[in-house]
This record gives sequence, C-alpha cells and structure tokens, in this order.
Amino acid sequence: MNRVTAPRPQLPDGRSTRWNKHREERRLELLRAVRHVVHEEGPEVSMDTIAQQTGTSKTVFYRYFGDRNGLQDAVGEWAMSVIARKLADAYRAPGTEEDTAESGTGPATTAEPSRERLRAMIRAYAELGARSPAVYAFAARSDVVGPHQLRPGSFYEGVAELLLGAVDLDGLDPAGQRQWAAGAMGFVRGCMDEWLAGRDAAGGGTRGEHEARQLADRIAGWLWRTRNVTEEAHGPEEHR
Amino acid sequence: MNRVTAPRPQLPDGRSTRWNKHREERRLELLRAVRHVVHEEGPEVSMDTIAQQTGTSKTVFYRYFGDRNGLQDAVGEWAMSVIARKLADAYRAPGTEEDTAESGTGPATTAEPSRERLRAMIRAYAELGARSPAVYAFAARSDVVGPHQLRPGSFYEGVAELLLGAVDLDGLDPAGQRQWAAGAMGFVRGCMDEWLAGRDAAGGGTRGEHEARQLADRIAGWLWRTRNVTEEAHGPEEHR
DNA sequence: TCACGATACTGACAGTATCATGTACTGTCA
DNA sequence: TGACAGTACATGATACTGTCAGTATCGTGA
Repeated sequence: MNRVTAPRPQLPDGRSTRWNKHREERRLELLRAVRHVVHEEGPEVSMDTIAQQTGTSKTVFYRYFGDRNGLQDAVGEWAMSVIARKLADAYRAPGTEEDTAESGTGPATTAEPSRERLRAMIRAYAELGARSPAVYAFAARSDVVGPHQLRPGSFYEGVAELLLGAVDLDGLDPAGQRQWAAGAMGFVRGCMDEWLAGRDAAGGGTRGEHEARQLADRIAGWLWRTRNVTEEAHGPEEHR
Repeated sequence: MNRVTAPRPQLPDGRSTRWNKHREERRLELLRAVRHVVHEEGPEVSMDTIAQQTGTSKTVFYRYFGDRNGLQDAVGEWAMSVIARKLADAYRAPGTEEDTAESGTGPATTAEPSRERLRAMIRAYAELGARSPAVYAFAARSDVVGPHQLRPGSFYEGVAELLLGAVDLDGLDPAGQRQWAAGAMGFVRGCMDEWLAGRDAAGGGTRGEHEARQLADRIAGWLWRTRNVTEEAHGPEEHR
C-alpha cells in the first residue's frame, strides 16, 4: 500500500545514506576480525588489544558496538545465527541426519521431530564450543549484573528462546515452559563448561569435535527425558 | 624421666599461635559483614565500598582472602555449607520433610532417599537465592576464565560435587556422572537466574520463598526423570 | 556531511607498599 | 618473682601502581 516515502519530512541526504551498506559490510568485517582475535587471545582480551590486533583503533569498535557488552552480544548473535541455521535444517529434514544409525531399528514413531530438533540444537551448540572455546566464552560471557540480580547473558537468553520454539512443551504452563527452556540451556551450559574445563590434557581439534557430538547426544537424551511427562504423573508404578 | 621438652626443636611460639583462634573468628565476622554489605549494595560492590561499609580497610580483606575472587569463593563456601547442612538433614531423615504429606501411604520403598536428597538440595539452593539474590550472585559469580576457556566458578563446581555425592547415579560411567552433575547444576542455575530476572514486579519476601519452593520441586522433578534410566534404556514401555 | 584512524585523556577499580599503632607473648636480668 | 626490652603479629590508614573501559578531540579524506 503505502510505499510512498512522503511521511518522511526531510528526504534522506545522499551524503548520509551512501554509508548504509558500507556500514553493514564493515560491521561484519569487524565482527569476523574480532572472532579471530578472540580465538587467538582468549575471551578476556582487552578492547585495546582487539583494536590493535585488528589493525584499527578502539574508537571504531565503540562506534559500531557501543560497548564491550555490545560487542560480546554481537558475537553472541552471530553464534546464535549459526545455531539457528542448523536448527532450520533440522526443521526442514526431520530425520535425515547422517549419523543417527539407529533409525532403522525402532518404529517410525521414534522419529519425533521435536526431539530431533533438540538434538540438532545441542549439537550445534557443542560444536561451536568445541571449535573455539574462546569465542564461545566471549559470546556467552556477557553476564551483566543488574542492580541486584544476576541476569543471564543475552546469548543464553537467546538460545533459550530458540529452544522454547524448537521443542514442543505442551502440557506445561507458559511460565513453566520458560523455566524449562532456561534450565535446559543451563544444563547444556554446565555440561559444556565442565567438558571444556576437563580437556586440557586431551588433544583438541577433530577428535574434540567427535567427542562434542557424543556429549551433545547424551545431553539431548537426558533433556528429552525431562520433557514429555506432564507433571506429577510418574506415579507409583515407576519401579517394576 | 623425660619430661624435658627437648624433642621439639622450636616449640610453637605463643606470640604466633595466640592469633589462631582470633583469626578464625575474625574471618567469620568479616564474612558476615560482607554478606550484609553485598545484600545491601548488590553483587558488584567494589572492594573499597565493602571495606568502607564494613568500617575497616581494604587491606584487611586482602590479607584474609587474598583476592576478590578469594572473597567470593569464601562466600560461596558459606553458601555451600548452608546447602550441605540441609543435605545432611535429608540424609539423616529420609522422608521426614514436613510437607511431603504422602509418606504414610505407600510402602517404605517409595521414599527414594536419593530423590529426597536431590529435592532437598535444590530447595536449599533456591531458598538461598530467594533470600538474597545479591549474595547468591556474588558467591556464584567467581567465574574466572583461564587462558582460553571459561571455568565454572568454584561455587558451582562445589555444588555439583555435592550433587554427585547425594544422588546415586549407578549405571553411568564416572565421566558421565560428572557431566550429569555439572549439567544438573547448570539446570538449576538457569532456572534460578530466569526466575530471579523475572520477578521485579512481584513482591519478594515470604511469598518469594514459597514460590522458590515450588520452583525447586519442579526442577527436582525434571532432573529426577533425567537420571534413573541407564542410558538408552528408555525403551518402548515409556508410555502407559 | 559523514566515516575513519590516531592519540591522549578520565575515571573506576583491583591490588600493593608502607607506616604508625596496639598488644599479647618470650626471654632475660634484677 | 616481677619488671623490662624486644618480638611476632593484627590492625587500619594512606597513597600508590597498573590495567582497562570508555570518551573527547583532531586531522584526513571522500
């Protein structure tokens, strides 16, 4: 309908607008560079070091990201986009993952797309962490504390939201759904951190990625069991 | 015969040892004061403010705790001790919790002490967070990052270890047990953070504690389901 | 008119060094 | 036995260093 630009009183100055696409490109470029630097230097790099290693100056980063937290959040959004992409794949092809290897045994009902998506997400998450612990830590580490509480970093919140959308949690009130998502996110986080902390002696690289996958599947299995029963329905016949 | 004090080359100098008990008392006193200040000022108080509000000077804290992290860890250990105490109660009296209300009905085997302990721990944890989010955040927030990875703070590690001891996880390899504990800890953490972040409008205080209890029970229920099946044994009879 | 890059600055904060003070203990000498 | 000098340690205060996030300013260039 209204594709007119009329309601905008001052028409955009070409001297201003010409930067718009450039800005976007530049931003991505910076982000890429930051990821590289963080990967090399660890998640605690100072802004000065980032600027220096990038070959540019600190002001640029502050102009583009406002804040150190803004930068971390930006990297976090990138990470989320990676996860979201894999998730989208899982939406598209419910049981086509290459390595399931047990798909032949059970009945067709085992395919459970929701479960498949949960697993895909956690796999993506774990691969991310395995590939570059530093970048993962950098992105995840924007745990700004408010005046009194400790807010989860926006990365975690974002992933939790993805989770909320991906796994179907019918039979749970909305608050419960949010809690479950946050908890599941925390579970994954906890496992990842423990796993990352525990592999100093072990060689990283490809072998790490395989292990990450196993870890992810295990986590997904655990979390899946969590879900799918309504609430207090486990009843007395649980044992034998 | 030999009432000589000879065997001790240098007998402990009273001028040194006389401080030992004083130091301990003082440490506890400082810790108490810190908890109070943190409760008032939030988890991000500067060391200067802590010293000032405590009526003493910064150097004292550095002498006693070495580090800001040391201080946070100390508060964390205090918090852990609170949890551990409740856990010990649960060990002692398996089904004697005041509100279970179903203890009379079933056979003794329904009491599942492991599950009871899990619940007791999570309740203690949640109560802690509900009572003073700031102190909780302060204690939990000692997330030192190593050179590259992000280690979970020692508070979380400690609670995970408690969890590992409290819940029986037979049928899981040791690595898996550690992962599960870390994950469960993370689950609780995630839920707590979400819950704390989401109650700005809601009044705190006693009502908060009741809600905290409900939350804890819910979490315990979820986590319990996670456990107790060996690995891939969830099988077909899961439903009805 | 806007982005860019550089330099230099501010302010906050963790952590340290130093000093003067107080006090219970120890060994020695009267 | 008691007084006294000296010791070992905690205390609190002040002032310092170093690091780092964030800002202000300037000249350049399209």
